[in-house]
Amino acid sequence: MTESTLNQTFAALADPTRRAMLARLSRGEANVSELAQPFLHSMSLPAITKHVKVLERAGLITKSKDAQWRPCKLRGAGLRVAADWVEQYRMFWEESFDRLDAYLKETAGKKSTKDKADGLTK
Amino acid sequence: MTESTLNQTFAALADPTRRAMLARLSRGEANVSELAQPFLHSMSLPAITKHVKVLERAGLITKSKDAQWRPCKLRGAGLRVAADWVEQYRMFWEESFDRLDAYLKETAGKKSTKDKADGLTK
DNA sequence: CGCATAATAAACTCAGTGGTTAATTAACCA
DNA sequence: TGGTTAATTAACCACTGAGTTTATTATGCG
Repeated sequence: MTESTLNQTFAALADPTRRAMLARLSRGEANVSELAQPFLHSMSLPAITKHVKVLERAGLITKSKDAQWRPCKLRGAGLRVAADWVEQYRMFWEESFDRLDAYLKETAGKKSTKDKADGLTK
Repeated sequence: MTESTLNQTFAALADPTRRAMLARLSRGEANVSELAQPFLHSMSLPAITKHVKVLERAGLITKSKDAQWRPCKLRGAGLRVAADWVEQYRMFWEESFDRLDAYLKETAGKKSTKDKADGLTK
């Protein structure tokens, strides 16, 4: 996983409009105007187009063609990028220090490529 | 979990310098100049101060006082905010549709408050 | 064809972010 | 007290991001 992918992924997730779009897409495919519908009272369609493009470039959704429509689909692999990164830190929110100790033992020897990606050491 | 917390959290994570700082802090406490050390060849100390402040405001680290030093510590609860949000989408990267089906059954009845936070429906 | 709908493109504004340098605060120590 | 180290503040600049309005492309349909 490359640094700039993480940059784009997290930046994409930092906007509430885009998170809402992902939430909408978690209930199934939707084309751009369907994604836009909840927001048209507060922003224009071109603004929506831009948000969609950000999500697409971050790999969080895919967009296809159906006549004049552009059905969008959630892309699990994109979200996994964020999940995998943050998962490295799980031990820091497993509250008890006993459990933290247990965690360290539990995960010993599970080190893999992703551990090197952002310089994190367990 | 409020929307603006998620905004700040993900925005903070979108910068590689800040992620590297978190990685450093995962190996233990460090004061600002220690956090700065790997970056002083490419940016100034005030720039570091700003990054630290972003992490602090996002709740990803805490900063305390020790004479003229400002030891910083990773704050698990902050990272958990991101983890919990993205975890809602786990089913979308569990590749097989059989497993997805299994996942839906497995997590039935586990619905809690956080499910409402960002409008996501399972 | 002519028109309506879906979506994008272009050009622009404005605010916020990430960086700079220079100055300042705060604490320790000889 | 005066000097050194740690860190922050202030003022500034360039760039990007999120939004706008207007214009354009592409498709389906009567």
